[in-house]
Amino acid sequence: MGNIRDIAKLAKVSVTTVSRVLNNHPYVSAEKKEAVIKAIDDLNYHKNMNAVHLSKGKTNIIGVVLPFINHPYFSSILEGIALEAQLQHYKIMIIQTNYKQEKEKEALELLRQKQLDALIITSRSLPLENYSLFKEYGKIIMCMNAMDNDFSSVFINHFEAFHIGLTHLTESGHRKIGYAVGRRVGTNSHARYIAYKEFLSQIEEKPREEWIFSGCLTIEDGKRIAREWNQLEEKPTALILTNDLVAAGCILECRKLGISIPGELAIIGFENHEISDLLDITTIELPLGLMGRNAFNQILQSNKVQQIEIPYRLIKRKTV
Amino acid sequence: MGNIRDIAKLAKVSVTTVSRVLNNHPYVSAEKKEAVIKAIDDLNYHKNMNAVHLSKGKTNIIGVVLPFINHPYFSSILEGIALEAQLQHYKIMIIQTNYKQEKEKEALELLRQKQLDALIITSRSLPLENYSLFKEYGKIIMCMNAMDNDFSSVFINHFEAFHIGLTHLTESGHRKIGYAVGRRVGTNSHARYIAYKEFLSQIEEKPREEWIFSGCLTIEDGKRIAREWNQLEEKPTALILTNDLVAAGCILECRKLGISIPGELAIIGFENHEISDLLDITTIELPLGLMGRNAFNQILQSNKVQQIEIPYRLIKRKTV
DNA sequence: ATAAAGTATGAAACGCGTTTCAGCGCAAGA
DNA sequence: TCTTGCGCTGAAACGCGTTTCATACTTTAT
Repeated sequence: MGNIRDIAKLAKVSVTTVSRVLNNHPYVSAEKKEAVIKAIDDLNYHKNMNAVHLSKGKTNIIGVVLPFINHPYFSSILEGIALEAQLQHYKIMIIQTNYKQEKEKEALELLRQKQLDALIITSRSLPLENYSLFKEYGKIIMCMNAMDNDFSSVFINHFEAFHIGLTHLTESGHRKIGYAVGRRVGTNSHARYIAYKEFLSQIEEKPREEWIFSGCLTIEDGKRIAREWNQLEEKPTALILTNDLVAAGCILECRKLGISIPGELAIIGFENHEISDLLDITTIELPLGLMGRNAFNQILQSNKVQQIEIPYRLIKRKTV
Repeated sequence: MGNIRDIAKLAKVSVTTVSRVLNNHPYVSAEKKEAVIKAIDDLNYHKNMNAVHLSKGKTNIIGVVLPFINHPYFSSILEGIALEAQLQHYKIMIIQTNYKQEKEKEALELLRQKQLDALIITSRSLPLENYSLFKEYGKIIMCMNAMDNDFSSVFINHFEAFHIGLTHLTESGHRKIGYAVGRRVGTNSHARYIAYKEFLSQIEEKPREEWIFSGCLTIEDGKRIAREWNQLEEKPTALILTNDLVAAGCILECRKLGISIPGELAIIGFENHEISDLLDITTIELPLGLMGRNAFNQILQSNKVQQIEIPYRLIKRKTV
């Protein structure tokens, strides 16, 4: 297949000129350009991008760190990122972590080793301090509130969003409220926990640990919640669930168990996934695609660090 | 940060020796090794992977071509691929096509330009002939039957699977059967079409074009099918739908419309997605994760081209 | 007519890790 | 004693595109 020097030889020009033709730089005479193009064609030449990357010191590849690929929450963000990346001719490498810190470290290593130009972290388990050490190697965008550590970020105010949910429930007469999260730790889960405690103390209810369901991300987890709820000695009358999938799982399991929604149990989900529309689940919309798009665009704001807050919105349907 | 030559200078050894230390090659004396390690540490040295890629002529990155990221069918395959890739220290670049041929061509270009070592095509719109031209640049694995063009592939026999579905429906007394597909064209859709025509002629029923719903991939599409079915002059009594999401959308919309399932309309989905379990949808299980894992492993079978057929399985639940 | 600006072109250096090959010293087998 | 062969090391070539700098010829502006 040959390289750029072979082309130069064949076309009787310098490699510089070949490079200019390849990159559409000006200042190449028509004849030389033609000769180069012919040589490229004759030798069926194609760039070796690894040489380009080495030479330029960048790859136009960004890494997206996400715990699970096959979960609509993350794949919605990913799709948003991909959409914008494509427009700017960036490629995407996915790094699935399963919340293993090792995997996050590997992602950072890829950045340091110049394999990636930037990193978007959709969710993490490694402390921000670890990330700080790698800032010098490329932009790192956080899809969570990371203001204090001075990272560019795109996030939803989960504290407020959760608060809105709680308010809606109390306005509908609920005082005994539980909730579910994906992990017990994590920025968003923590925000929800704080909001929960604060709100309950405001309405003078005691927060109950047994009404907090953690490790809930999927439909299956939602089903589990329904069954566990059913076994509870004292039952909350309302649940705010991790996301719409969990809500869907919980609601449909409740139907099977003969638990009336929202009669016996009110439910609020998060995301406004199409399943929430289908099942008429009251939910708090999270514009995840938008989040992804914004996250990518932060990368191009090469100099400044900035935070973007993404709006959420309560969508009242029939489960409260 | 310095490069390998700086390390060599500082440690007073040759670059070869540094390279040996970096790659854990034998035949380096303990003292030199130590000196190198110290130098690496002092200079805070880290490899530039782009140089490695250029030098080695490979990147350990594979490309996964998929029409949509945020669709469980494809993200299940992707997760399977990612799982296996991780074990072999391969990275994954995703190339979302939206079935645009241009995007598929770009993916092939990445392979040719040595940015990717191999390609896994989960679904395509570009003819196989185009792919054939790029075989010489790296392995290309097809997640569909591609025997005749001599590609390594992992696939489900959609003809048979569909046939099983049809058989199950007729055994349950149905003769007026319609179905849905994602696209009108495409290997799998075609297999279903052939199976449909052949089967109906066997049971001496005329296939009806108006009972074939195309462009159906999501829950929303399922809802549409329910509404369209309801408007039909003459209605099929059973539908085999693209996947479980479409089935779920259709079923839940039918509930709203007061259409009894399976009384008035029987439904079979594909995939055995957790939603099908939740909604008791009769479905044909497609082990997509397994498919992805096998697809990746085909890459490592560096020499031989082989086809792997993935099993499917009818799961009888309550919608037939 | 002369300085300034634009067009065109190429040599050489740069980015950087891997690998081949040659060579030397020393120990084991013939 | 002589031949293998293993352990260890480094010079140099290899993979290859980009970019800087110097140079020289045309035009255009003054």
